[in-house]
Amino acid sequence: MFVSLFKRPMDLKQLEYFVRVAELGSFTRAALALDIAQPALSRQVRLLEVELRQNLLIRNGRGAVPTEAGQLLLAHARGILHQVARAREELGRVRGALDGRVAIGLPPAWRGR
Amino acid sequence: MFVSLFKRPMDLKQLEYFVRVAELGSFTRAALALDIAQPALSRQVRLLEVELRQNLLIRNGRGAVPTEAGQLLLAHARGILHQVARAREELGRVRGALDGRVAIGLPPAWRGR
DNA sequence: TAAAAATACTCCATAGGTATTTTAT
DNA sequence: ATAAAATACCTATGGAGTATTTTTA
Repeated sequence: MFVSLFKRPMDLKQLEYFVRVAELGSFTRAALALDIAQPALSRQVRLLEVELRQNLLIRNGRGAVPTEAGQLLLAHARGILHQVARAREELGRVRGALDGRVAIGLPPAWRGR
Repeated sequence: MFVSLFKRPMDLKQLEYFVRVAELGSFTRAALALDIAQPALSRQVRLLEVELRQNLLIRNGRGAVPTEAGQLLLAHARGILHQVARAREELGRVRGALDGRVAIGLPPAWRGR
């Protein structure tokens, strides 16, 4: 029986990485900004390209620029990352309120049961 | 200097897992549907809760139901996953067109350069 | 020839599996 | 008593690092 072997699904981290490279026009600079090593960044972006079966960036001696497919993904990726950020914010905002409410008269271990 | 130690950022897979549990109302059934083991699923959802510092599901002897925070995340997660799916689709749709275009009169190895 | 990216490894963190225990109806 | 989730433990995959080579303006 065959298992996936090729279902390394797109990942938020890879999207962040890709966006940074596209924005900064360079793997080296993006790696600096992301605080990871350049080869690690190259590999993740390559894996993303493999998964989508698209070249996303045109590499040259001076850096990298998005292909058409890359520009398309860039827009989507930004949207996705924004939505993730908003989810985080909203959850964070709700945390204080909810915790406070339930906390009244209950020991901490019972919160949210 | 301190490094992350606690930056296990929210992950698309975790969101999918959480949504399935919330939808099916059960870790066991969701694990079946996702084709992973129940403990693996439990752990990922727990990690998500830890990262967001929120209880997302109320567990009981018959399954699990979303907390208020869980319902909020559920809505966001669905949106995010939809957007990811749309990105995938659109990239896939563009693939044929772009590849075909560039392929005319060029050897395959040169596509997209 | 001097930058930028890719390749070749090595290591370690962690996602996932099996077996078992705990919890709640 | 039984079904569901949690815990304990183990393994293996793959993400990230360093060193080096290849590429292209």
